[in-house]
Amino acid sequence: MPKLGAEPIRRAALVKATIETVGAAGSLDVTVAQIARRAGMSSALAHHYFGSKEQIFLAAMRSILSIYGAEVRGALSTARNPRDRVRAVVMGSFASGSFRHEAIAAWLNFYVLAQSSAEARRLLHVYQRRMRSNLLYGLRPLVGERAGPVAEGLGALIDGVYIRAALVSGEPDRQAACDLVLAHLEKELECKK
Amino acid sequence: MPKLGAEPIRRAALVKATIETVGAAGSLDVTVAQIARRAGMSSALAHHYFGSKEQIFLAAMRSILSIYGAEVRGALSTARNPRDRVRAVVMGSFASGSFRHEAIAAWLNFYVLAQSSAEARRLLHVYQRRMRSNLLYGLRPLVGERAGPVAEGLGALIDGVYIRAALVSGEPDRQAACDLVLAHLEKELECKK
DNA sequence: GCGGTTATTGATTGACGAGTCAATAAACAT
DNA sequence: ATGTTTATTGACTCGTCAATCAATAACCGC
Repeated sequence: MPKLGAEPIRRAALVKATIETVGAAGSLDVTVAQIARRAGMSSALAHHYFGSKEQIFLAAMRSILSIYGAEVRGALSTARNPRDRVRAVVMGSFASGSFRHEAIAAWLNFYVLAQSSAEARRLLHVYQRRMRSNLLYGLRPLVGERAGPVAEGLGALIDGVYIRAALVSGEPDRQAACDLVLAHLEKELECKK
Repeated sequence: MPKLGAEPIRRAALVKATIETVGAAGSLDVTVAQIARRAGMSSALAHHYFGSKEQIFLAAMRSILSIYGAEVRGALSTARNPRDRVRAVVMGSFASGSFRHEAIAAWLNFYVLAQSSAEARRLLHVYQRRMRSNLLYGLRPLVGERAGPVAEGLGALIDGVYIRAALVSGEPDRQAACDLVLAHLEKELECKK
């Protein structure tokens, strides 16, 4: 029963199923057949639309990065001063679309994939550059030339909180994670020595 | 030409080769044959001594954790006050035996493995508990009841710096990494509000 | 209602890789 | 010397899985 215009729906279903499957397995060692089954189609169709397993993963990764980007942008849009801008980047990073067990597990795995896939590495760099520049933009007026190192520390801390969240079963504590990073930020701003 | 007493040498060679191979590939997706070849033996022998691929990985992980533990212990042994104790834990984490490209890549992969292997998860928890208690022991006299959250932050920051180091090719900057975390520590101690 | 496009899958191929095994050989014990 | 234990490997088995393909079916413009 082929309905026309299925391509975008199928692609989206596969991306979703990929994130779910990788999240559930906690590993990229999942088969195309598993993903396709969860998306309600045959593995042949998955190959038809994406060509290869790697492309399926990369599409999933792009989706995660795009959701993350949208969330940070959303948080940023309401910020009216530098301090709120930096806080927005942090809070956006722990928003409900990104800071979920599935997405975190996928994130961790894509970090690993970036070690061997040039394309994955490129995507990860895009995200890191964007986060860095978002942070710097807000930090510069607040801490001047110390903005670089401070952004570095914030970025590393956020990444660290993420992977630690990957290890807990069930949904991670958004509030606690966010507070921890925001507290660090406060310290950096207070002690402006 | 079998020389007797080969077992410990072979096991050690396999552990070393595993860390090298995983580090080079940036992935656990390496074959037992690759590891065995690098260790200068047949894959059959690797299976003979370890039984399964997973056991080879776990032995490698235990080796990494044990080196890490020894380094932290070594750093701690020269600390004479709480502040130096905390600094020792941090500096031990970035000592040359652990904070190397290969070991970092392996670490990241074992983090992933811990999502699906109960044994790997157990080992990781051992390390995390030890680090936590090391930090708490030094922090309690310095920041009192805030020791818990502060240890949390330091731990996450160290983990974050580690995975970020995984993405750079070549050897990571030990000094910069260590300084970044120590600076965070100073802030936590200074602003003791 | 016919050629072309899109959707879809079951079956198949082909490769690869973990783990087993039988066979060989050196060392050791007695 | 002879049997036992340890070391070692090449060859093999057996699954698994990515990727392909031929076949089927629905829709579309004409």
